[in-house]
Amino acid sequence: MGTPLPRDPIADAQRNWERHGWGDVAAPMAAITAIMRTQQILLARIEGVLKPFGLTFARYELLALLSFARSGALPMNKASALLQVHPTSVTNAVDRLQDAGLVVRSPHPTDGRTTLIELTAEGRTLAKSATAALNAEVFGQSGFAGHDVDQLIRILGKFRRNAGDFAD
Amino acid sequence: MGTPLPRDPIADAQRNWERHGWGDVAAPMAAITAIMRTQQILLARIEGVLKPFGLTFARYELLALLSFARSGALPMNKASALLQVHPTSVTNAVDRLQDAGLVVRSPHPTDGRTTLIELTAEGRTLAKSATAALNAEVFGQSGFAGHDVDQLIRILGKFRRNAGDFAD
DNA sequence: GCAATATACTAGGACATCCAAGGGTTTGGA
DNA sequence: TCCAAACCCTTGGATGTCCTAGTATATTGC
Repeated sequence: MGTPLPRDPIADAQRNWERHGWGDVAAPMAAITAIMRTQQILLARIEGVLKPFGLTFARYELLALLSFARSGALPMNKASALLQVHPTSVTNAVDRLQDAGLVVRSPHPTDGRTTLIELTAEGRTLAKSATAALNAEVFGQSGFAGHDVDQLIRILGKFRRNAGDFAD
Repeated sequence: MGTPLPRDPIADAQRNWERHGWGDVAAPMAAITAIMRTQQILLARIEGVLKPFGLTFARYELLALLSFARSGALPMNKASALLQVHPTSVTNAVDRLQDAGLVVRSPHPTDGRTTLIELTAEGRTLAKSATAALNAEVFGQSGFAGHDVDQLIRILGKFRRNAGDFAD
């Protein structure tokens, strides 16, 4: 994890694939492996920025989502669907955010099954600060050229639609 | 996680960013979020294919790496560096692969600090089968157009080099 | 109106990742 | 030569994710 490798390990893997007669799938394999690794790098950067705020990426995402909801409150299942994570992951995140005083659970006015997650004043403030930090230190210095950003949004958007993420 | 959303949640987030006056970083934010989500989708597909083999992605990666080493053996720290994961993750993976009889630990002949991980015959066989399945069911049907695969390899390769993954 | 089905959240377990700390081994400078 | 620093792996703790129930509440159908 420390020092740079002398050569690109993913390019090496691609060569290994070709050498074993899997040349027809070597390129997609390399692209997919590169996505996995890139996600790892980006996640580490994001978590590094959020650490001083006492937030992880999962908790930040939930906080940010709530801060964009007009009422500052969302049902658990709605949050789970929008964040595209398992409901139990939302339960876990809410537990910890609630312990930190950033959100509160409240009963749904008409449906006794659902629980609303609501941002506290501190939660709203912290979300603002954390977003400003992420904008300045990660998104503003992403390391992607402007044109490449457009390509990524286009390619990955197409992929996500085909994967059934959204109808649009 | 189940039904497709009516609209792309990442495009919505990008609009939210622009609406709040962060238009200058909205696009990189969307690209990065898309990478996170794409990784999630791909990982789920991969784990689904590997499940019948009793493997997770982390264990498969280690198995595949060993199968490409001429001797079928690698030091732990070498594996950690090449897979770009924390040493404790390798310890964890080796523990489970060893329990499954797919690898064995052996002492390094000259360096008493180092432990070698060695593929067993079953490990080598399973690695071959699992790779064939991944090639057929994931890499061979990635959902990326040929030209987009090239773009991804180029863009993400540049990113990873800038991030200090390799010198090349 | 009541039972059957569907929905929403929570509890417990498995797995992976990281960090911090510890114990054994090797290396290199005093 | 010898001891401190560097290196390698493992253990223990925290977090996150998913899956499989399990409990409670709503909705639907007869």
